[in-house]
Amino acid sequence: MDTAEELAELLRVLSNPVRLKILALCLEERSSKEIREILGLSKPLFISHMKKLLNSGLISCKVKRLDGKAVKYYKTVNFEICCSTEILKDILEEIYL
Amino acid sequence: MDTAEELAELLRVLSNPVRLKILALCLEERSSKEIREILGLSKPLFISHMKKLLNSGLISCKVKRLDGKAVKYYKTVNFEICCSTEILKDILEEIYL
DNA sequence: CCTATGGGTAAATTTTTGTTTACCCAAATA
DNA sequence: TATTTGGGTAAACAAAAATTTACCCATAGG
Repeated sequence: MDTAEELAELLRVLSNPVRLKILALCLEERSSKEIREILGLSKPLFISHMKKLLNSGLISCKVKRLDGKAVKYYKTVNFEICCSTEILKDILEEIYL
Repeated sequence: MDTAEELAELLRVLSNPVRLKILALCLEERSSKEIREILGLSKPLFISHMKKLLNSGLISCKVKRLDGKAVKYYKTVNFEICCSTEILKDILEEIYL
């Protein structure tokens, strides 16, 4: 059961082109470096977007050791988030609770 | 066919609790006054949110004359906007175009 | 030791949203 | 005429997001 606030927050995470592209790239597991290079993102910017995706559970992270270095790999979780007139009915009830 | 930018823009319109509530209230046709009173919105704020909803085509507007005054009525359009791993495949192609 | 790479953070800045305040116009009505 | 009601705008302000700059730590390799 979604409140308007919860649904809005999830949609907000998805409502950014950079994050959508990160999610698309991570349909297959990818390293930070790959993602950053393909999308041309600075390190702090990449991390900031990634935090939002991780917090919302849309992406998962795995650490692998390569040459003694801890390298992070990301993979988009299987999801389907819909906003429809059907779902608005729940929000309507919430207004009158 | 959605680009990341187009999809993000539509999701951005939906990613606000006030706008979700307006959409929910307008599952049945309602006047500006009703909406504003129920949600406690100032006139300019209401108009600003409504512009975004109208521009994105999520809501429709009809003008009725009452006592010589032009009163606006809104109704949420039937819609279903999904963001899923399936849709991300289109965005992935876009990245490599 | 120095430099490169991988993973960070904190703070400042810019840009975008959301919201309020102060106005305007037209029509009805007391 | 004055006031109310419906619809509206422009500009200021506040708050949140996106982005950059400047740093930090650890490890590997020249």
